[in-house]
Amino acid sequence: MTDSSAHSTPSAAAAPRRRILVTSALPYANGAIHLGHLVEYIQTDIWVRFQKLRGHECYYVCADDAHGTAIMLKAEQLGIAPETLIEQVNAEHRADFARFLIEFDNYHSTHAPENRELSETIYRRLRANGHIATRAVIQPFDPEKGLFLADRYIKGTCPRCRAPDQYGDNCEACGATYSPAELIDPRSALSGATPVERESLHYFFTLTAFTDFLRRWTRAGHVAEEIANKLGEWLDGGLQDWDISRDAPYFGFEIPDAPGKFFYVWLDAPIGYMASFRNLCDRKGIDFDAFWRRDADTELYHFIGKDIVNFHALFWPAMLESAGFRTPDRICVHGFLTIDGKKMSKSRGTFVNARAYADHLNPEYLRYDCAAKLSAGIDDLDLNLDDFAQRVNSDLVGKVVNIASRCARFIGEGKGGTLAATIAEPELWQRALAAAETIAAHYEEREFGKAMREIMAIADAANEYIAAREPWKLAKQPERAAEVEAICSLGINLFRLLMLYLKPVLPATAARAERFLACELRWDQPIEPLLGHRIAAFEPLLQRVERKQIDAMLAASAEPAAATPTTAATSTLQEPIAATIDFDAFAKVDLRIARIAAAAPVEGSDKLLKLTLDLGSEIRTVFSGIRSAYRPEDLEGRLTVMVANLAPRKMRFGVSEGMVLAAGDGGGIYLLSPDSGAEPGQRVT
RNA sequence: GGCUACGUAGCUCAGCUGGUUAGAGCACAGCACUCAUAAUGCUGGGGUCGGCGGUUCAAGUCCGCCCGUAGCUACCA
Repeated sequence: MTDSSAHSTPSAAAAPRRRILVTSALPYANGAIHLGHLVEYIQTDIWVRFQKLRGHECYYVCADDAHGTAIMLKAEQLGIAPETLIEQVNAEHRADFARFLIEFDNYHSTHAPENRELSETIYRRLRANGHIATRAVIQPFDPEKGLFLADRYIKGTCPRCRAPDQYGDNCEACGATYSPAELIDPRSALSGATPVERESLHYFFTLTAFTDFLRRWTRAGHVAEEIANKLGEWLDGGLQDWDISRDAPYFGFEIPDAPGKFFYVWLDAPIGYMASFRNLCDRKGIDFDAFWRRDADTELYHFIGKDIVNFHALFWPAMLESAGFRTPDRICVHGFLTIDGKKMSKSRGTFVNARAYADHLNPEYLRYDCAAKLSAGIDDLDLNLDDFAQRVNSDLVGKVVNIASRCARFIGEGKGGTLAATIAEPELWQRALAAAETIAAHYEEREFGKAMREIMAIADAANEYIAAREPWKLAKQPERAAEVEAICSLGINLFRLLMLYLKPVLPATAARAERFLACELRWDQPIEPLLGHRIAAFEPLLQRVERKQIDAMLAASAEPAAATPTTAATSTLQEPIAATIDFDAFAKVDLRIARIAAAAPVEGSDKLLKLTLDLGSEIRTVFSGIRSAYRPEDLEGRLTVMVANLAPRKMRFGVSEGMVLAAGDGGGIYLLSPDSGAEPGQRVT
């Protein structure tokens, strides 16, 4: 068999070179990346790597979603500027993505000059087209914080079932939906103050004007049919104009010609896709307009979760249409991740951050497991941890890597050597080769699960072949050495094919395989078998998953806030005595006996209790981080000591007017108590 | 509450427009093999296709109801 063309694929990548821009949803810059996020980035990254491997011009951009009230409040809570917060988070996000081999061509931020410019440009075009309207809106306002309150920042008693402490939009106890105004005893979740109604001028994007456009657009193959049906419901129900402004103070971009008004975070978030790409174009000399002008012949794909379909399939195309840009070719929507069949939960230890996973397990395992489960549909996918370990061990180590491992030994005694000059079993090789186009089609359609099944079927066939030919037996007969070499060379060639097919999913393992095979795995040209080719010594390519690694990851995830660096370490070392002060310095601290009149957990905080302290002459509200050690009901009525002249401190949940005194070294918390007889308000000296 | 998906072997999932005894991988059992990271091969057990009723010559596949799960119910990020 010297005619190598008989062994190659007909035309692996004869298709014209496509130009593709791909995005994943922008992670919000107030928290860490977790496994739920990663499903999307892994899905997108695999698809992008596949396109690049096929020789297409493909760019993958993303960014942090860095604006909004939540970021502003979080920064305030941490006592840092929002700009500082989003820089820190950006660095963390980049590091997490890198560990999972998510290879962005650019990772930017929505808080960037490119995004400001594009947001303003788009806004001005919308306005010029008559698609911006203004009208007064009455909204709840927190007089203490000086902020308009979104529904989620208002809590109160449910008007239907009287459940206390419910959010302003719906009741978690009875499921009722209502407006914040209907709540009994509404409170600002930020300050505890009673919200007041206040009027303000808001800017709206006239989405209603795009109803017909969106009806056509959503049925033109840009989303899956099931998504189109869902969007159809909204369209039938009647669209409403979209409120795109927020009042100062707000962390974001100020709206042109509208002092004190800011773009709502969801307005500039999708524009962040463009901004990130703009930034890339400026650095690399890529033609931005070729990807965004209305008649562009390039392709645009957005990968998102099913929770944000309305923003991407209604608001976004309508904005782009009005502003004179192209609309996306496809919104690729995926479902949510569950772990062992349950939603990720912090208390159950099933809320796994990217970092916790990567500290204990190889990220490529997760990439493969996701690939094996992903389809083009929007079904949720479950990370069953036992199944995960079994699948990785059996498919990747037991089947695929095993082929190389068992064959390499017979090629130059495992120390590298030359492969046979012919293919021992052309039929088998052809069958594995012919699968290339099927597998490619599955990748293209985002049917990764089908692709993985197809690939593993080849691995099965390869192992069957080797088992049937028993090269280890033949090896005992020196005169049949050529036969052994031929069998194992085919095995190595099949392994090479498998690693090529898996390269988008397992880039790091593929790179190791390339060193072993001494050849680059390429899918942008006809695939030829390696004949008479010299390979390197075999090295283990992938280690098995052990259950104890999974358990360690879960244990690390289950550890509460202890994982934060501030409380870690040195807790057992006794703190040295502080520098000497004089009496006057001590006398400046006004310590008073206080009676804990009420104590309640602070919703949204793991550590804080809200204490209402009776000082005899006045009542103070103090937020204290003693929740881990005391139940609120056990505290009510007891006396303690507080710093009464400490400057009030604004916290996320309200203003804290002092501190209670407690001992603690990280292991426990011990609140101080006076001997009996002390009265609230008495000074402690 | 309304709406939308989903519910197939212990686990993860295939099953297109209804059509022979419902499939795969893993797990499990037995056998073989011992080249390979206790890997591989062969054989096998295992499912009333969530429940009930209906349409049909024929239903996992269509219709209705019920149960369960998830999501949506846009001015939440």
